[in-house]
Amino acid sequence: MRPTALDWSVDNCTVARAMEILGEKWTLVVLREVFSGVRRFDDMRVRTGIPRQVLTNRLAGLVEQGVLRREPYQEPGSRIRHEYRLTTKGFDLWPVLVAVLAWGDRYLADPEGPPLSVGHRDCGADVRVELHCTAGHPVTNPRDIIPRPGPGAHPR
Amino acid sequence: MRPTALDWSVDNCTVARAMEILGEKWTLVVLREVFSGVRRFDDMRVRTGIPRQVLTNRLAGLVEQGVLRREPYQEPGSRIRHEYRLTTKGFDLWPVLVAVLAWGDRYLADPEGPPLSVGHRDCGADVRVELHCTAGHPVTNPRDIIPRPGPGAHPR
DNA sequence: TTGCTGGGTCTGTCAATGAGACCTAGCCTT
DNA sequence: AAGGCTAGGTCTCATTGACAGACCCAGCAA
Repeated sequence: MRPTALDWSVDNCTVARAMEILGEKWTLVVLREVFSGVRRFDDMRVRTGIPRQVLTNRLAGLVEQGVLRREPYQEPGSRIRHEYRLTTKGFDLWPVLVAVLAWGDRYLADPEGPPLSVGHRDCGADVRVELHCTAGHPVTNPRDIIPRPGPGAHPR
Repeated sequence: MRPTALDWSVDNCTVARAMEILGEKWTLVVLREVFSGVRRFDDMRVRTGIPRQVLTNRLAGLVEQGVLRREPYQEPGSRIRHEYRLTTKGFDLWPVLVAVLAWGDRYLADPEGPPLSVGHRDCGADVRVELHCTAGHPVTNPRDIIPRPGPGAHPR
């Protein structure tokens, strides 16, 4: 009999681990801000309405996870401050953010349209997420995907 | 001066709205289960260790949001039960899930590898998320993407 | 000296999570 | 008919997290 999902267990699930970081309330909103070029505490707070304490926690958590780094900077006439920038690990969250954005835009936007879009730097056209297999075929129908146990699966 | 992120506001942000659904603890794990073919309450509970109450809430919430539907079924010799299946809106979350999975696999997997992979039904090759612009160019570098206000942006 | 600003901390309230016990409808066995 | 099993839940309660609002603090400027 072909193995089904019920034959392996999930205690080392990477989705759960990723969501422990990304799934906390506001985390992805913070990341969207940083991706949009907003790097400073107060700018984020004002734009998003995230409670101070929560924003403090999220930024600290993301720095701890290596998604953001905290960089000192100094504007003329001001004392030293810090801003938050993406690390490589953070930049690699683009597909996640774009995928969430696309889904949200399709199903949850106001009638007037979504407030944010993403464009290709070279040509300006909108950017979308697509699924492709490593053999190069585009995967258009969700039903063309089969989940299966990977190398780290624990049989039960 | 070119508009920056600071010039528009985000109270209608679709990322925040999407994360209100997807960002609750366990939601994406539940979805991964359903995508993997696990449709029944107890199977999910046993495989994932989600507390009963929370699983009840998540399933109800996802049904309410139209991501899952609750379908009656009857096995011979049993009474009528219900299982949870993806709606179209739910299927459209595939890119999100694959993107999260890919990121988690890259940065958070055990040394032995990730427990779950996804393959293309036709050729069996692994499926990945890729960013493309609508003009067809692949977008490989996160820095080639520029965020910008969309039609529903609220100027401040 | 006083005030402003960015980036916080402290406190108290309320909602959500998580662990564990308990419930229930229908089927099965005795 | 009595009792047991099972899937899919409630109920209770301790712990944690979110949120609002007040307060703090270092350095600059008037």
